[in-house]
Amino acid sequence: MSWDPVFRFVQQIPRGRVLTYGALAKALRLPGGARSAGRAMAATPSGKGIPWHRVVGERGKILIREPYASLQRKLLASEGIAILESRVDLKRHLWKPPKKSARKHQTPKKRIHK
DNA sequence: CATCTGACGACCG
DNA sequence: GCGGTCGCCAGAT
Repeated sequence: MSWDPVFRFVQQIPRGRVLTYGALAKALRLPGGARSAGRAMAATPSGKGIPWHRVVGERGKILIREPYASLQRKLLASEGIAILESRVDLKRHLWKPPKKSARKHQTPKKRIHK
């Protein structure tokens, strides 16, 4: 399984925003759902600038186990993302992907009349 | 080939 | 809100 599309997608999450595994799976239509998103993140190559820490569980919960959980909290905090009651404040930081953000160049679609 | 194991999430008690 | 079960599915044992 190639998780490349997932990595590219995650890479587009803006600084200071987060996404849930479920939303990620849904946006990319991953077979297997959220759990697939989780597997993809588990396979995240390090050193490629992929902001894996911006992916959290439903309702903002950090699901990865220690010692990475601490790192994730730290990284999130460094982006100004608040963590309340051990979970990210989704109300404030949830990112809503355009629909399919993995585009190389946006479709102009500037035709004003049809 | 049989089982177990998850960076999930919906459901239920 | 928390813990247990279940569906899901690719890898590891």
